[in-house]
Amino acid sequence: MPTATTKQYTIGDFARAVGLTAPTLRYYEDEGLIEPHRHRNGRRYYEEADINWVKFLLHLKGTGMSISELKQYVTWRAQGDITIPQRLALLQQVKQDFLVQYAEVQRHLQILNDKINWYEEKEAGVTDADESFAAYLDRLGHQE
Amino acid sequence: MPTATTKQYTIGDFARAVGLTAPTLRYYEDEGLIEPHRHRNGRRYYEEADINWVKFLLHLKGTGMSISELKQYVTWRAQGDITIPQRLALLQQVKQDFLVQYAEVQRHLQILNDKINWYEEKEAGVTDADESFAAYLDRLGHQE
DNA sequence: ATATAACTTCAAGTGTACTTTAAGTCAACA
DNA sequence: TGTTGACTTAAAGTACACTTGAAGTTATAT
Repeated sequence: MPTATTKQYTIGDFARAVGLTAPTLRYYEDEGLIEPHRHRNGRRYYEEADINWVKFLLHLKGTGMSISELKQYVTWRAQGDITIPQRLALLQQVKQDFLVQYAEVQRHLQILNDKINWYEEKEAGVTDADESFAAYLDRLGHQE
Repeated sequence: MPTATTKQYTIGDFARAVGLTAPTLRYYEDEGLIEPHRHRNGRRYYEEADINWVKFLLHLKGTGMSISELKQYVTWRAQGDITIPQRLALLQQVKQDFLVQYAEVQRHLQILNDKINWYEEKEAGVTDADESFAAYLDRLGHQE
């Protein structure tokens, strides 16, 4: 009965699988975010489970966590379930910060949309050609 | 009949008004994004209208535009209405890119939320203590 | 057998967006 | 009148997240 064998990825193949470059993976490793396995000859290899881990890290990164915050998270994780409260508190803080940014970004998008519409209406002659953008925002009730 | 006089801001007061620092305003000026007025003695002053302009720039910046894209926009603006099509195309492209990022960021938030909930349920003993995060995501139908 | 492609480490370089420093000028208040 | 704080320019420095280069080793395909 053969041991269930997991697919082993070279750094190049793994990089393709997670959408990063090999140098970036080495950089993340230097920063303590990943710890790949090694062949006897010194070459790295990665397994299926490492893909989920990196993708999860990229999700956290995408919510605004810096490399050093990720490092803190990873350090706590390595210390076991005892650090779950710390990890939870960190992620809750990240979420709070994220939501603040998220709200701001929605206002940015609204102004961008308004400006695009203003230009489009100006081009189409729908809006009074001389109505300023400020007056236009005012008319829409989109202050600031 | 006196000329309507507009409030004049020093760079420091203006910085406070728009939420930037004086050095950042000088930097933006170097980059061609702002063109403040000058007193005879060489000191800059800004007016009410400049506040709207900077705030608008910050909205665009907040949608992902780089300084150099803003510079291109500003350059076109200075050339008059003839460049409205270019400006419109640029902003539409910015919007497209923004919407792609926005969708990605929503997935990141979902995973962050899921992880927070997973930890909370684990701490509260609601979830089977041994259910992996991957299995948890699976159960919720939140793939990847 | 040999070429070439991918891997290794370590250090230096890059891009973006500021921030800080240095050296000096000017304005406002006690 | 002096001192404090804000202004001026130009250049150098910083933080972050990679990216690139150099010099060498190993694996794979012909």
